[in-house]
Amino acid sequence: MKYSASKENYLKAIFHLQNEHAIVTTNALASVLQTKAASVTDMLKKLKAEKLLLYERYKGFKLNNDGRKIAIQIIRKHRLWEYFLVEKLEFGWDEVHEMAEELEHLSSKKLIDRLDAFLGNPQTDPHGDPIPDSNGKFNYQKQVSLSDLPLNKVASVSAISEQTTGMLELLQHKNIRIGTRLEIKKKFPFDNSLELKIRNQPPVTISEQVAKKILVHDN
Amino acid sequence: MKYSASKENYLKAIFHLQNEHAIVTTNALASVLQTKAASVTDMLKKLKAEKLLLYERYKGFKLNNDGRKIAIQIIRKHRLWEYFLVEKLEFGWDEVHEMAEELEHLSSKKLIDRLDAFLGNPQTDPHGDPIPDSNGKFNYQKQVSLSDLPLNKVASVSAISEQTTGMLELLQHKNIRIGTRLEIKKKFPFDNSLELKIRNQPPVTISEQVAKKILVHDN
DNA sequence: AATTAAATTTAGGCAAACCTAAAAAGTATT
DNA sequence: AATACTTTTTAGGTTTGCCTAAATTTAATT
Ligand SMILES: [Mn+2]
Ligand SMILES: [Mn+2]
Ligand SMILES: [Mn+2]
Ligand SMILES: [Mn+2]
Repeated sequence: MKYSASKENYLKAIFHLQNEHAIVTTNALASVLQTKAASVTDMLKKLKAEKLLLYERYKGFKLNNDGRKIAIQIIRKHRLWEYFLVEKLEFGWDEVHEMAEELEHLSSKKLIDRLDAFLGNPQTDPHGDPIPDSNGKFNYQKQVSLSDLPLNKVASVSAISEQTTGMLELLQHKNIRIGTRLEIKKKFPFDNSLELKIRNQPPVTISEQVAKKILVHDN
Repeated sequence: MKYSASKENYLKAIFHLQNEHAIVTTNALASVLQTKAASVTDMLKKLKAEKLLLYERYKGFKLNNDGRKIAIQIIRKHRLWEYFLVEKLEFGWDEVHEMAEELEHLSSKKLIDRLDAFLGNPQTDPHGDPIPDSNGKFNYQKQVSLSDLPLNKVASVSAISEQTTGMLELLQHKNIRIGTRLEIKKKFPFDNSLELKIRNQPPVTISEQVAKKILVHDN
């Protein structure tokens, strides 16, 4: 089965929305897809007819198993291509989303599996989001905000929850990226700023605002 | 300017056709694009309206300068992606065309220029066809059939004019690929078979049929 | 419970890219 | 030059994915 880029975008958007609220609404979907509610209703009928979606008019909707499977494969493609763009073509993480939005619709399954191998089967994309394997399995790991990490406990950066160019610039300057292992050496109650230690580097200080946006897992 | 994948395919096909016959016909184009003449006429009107095509009804058509520029950029993308697929993802040259047919429609110019750099600015694709640079300049080199190469003259394989899986298999077995430097050591008039010498390898024999399909440039 | 407001769906249209069948133009043949 | 054949174009449809405006259903307020 091959689906249009438009349908794939709908499936992916529904998947993301229903991970937040078990039932998805027409307006919410229209808003993320930057389209109109009437267009969404049109597509919902088609997706239901293709048995990818559970949908009763006026009652909200969610993906069924088949729809979820397809959504996950698109997310896999999106994130692998983002990884490629950052790691191989040296783009910044703030530049890759739009390109991946196109690349995720390439139809060859073999291409994406080869790409995965070429990249060394990465587990997370440049934004720290997990990359599902070719069977659709995610490798979730519990994330904590850096501002909640206890003193002197080593953790590794798993994601940045605000992916703006400004944030990227700040983190690049302080040598913090996905995978960086660090620990908190001091907490200043006055402004909740933190002093961090990264292996082989002088200590760096970050503000509370920044610390809140850095997610880590402590393993 | 951003053009639909369909329009890009038309432009590219016209470009290739007009390199053979100065004027292109509706039926010829319909045939390479696997569509119907009526559909071609529809699109010709649109391309003319967008000032990419010189076209008078019933009189044939050809690309103008703008149309040619776009076609060349699509060919550049096609061939760079083919190179990527073969050199980095280890596909065979007989497997990559369909995938490149999709990849060539990605819209980011920056992506393709970064890809070009990542690949080391290759001059030819896996089929030996020249890759235009980002300004649209081709680096043509005169090609001769291996069956017309004189004895003991070193030449390098520049293209294979029959790109079937069978041919690929044969050439792989004999260690002949694009870029291979070789010379003819013996010609057997009986069946026009050739004995070739490749550096650091024992001599190999190929048939006339194969020799005719191997193109070389002698420099 | 009735009224009002918000969310959703339906009705009717439009553009892109196809199609088939019929008409028109150009080319060959007698 | 008239006729026949081939090529190309036009006419009229279809599907996909989108739109606006109007109707309908559901939810919130009085
Ligand atoms: Mn997309
Ligand atoms: Mn991402
Ligand atoms: Mn194509
Ligand atoms: Mn090629």
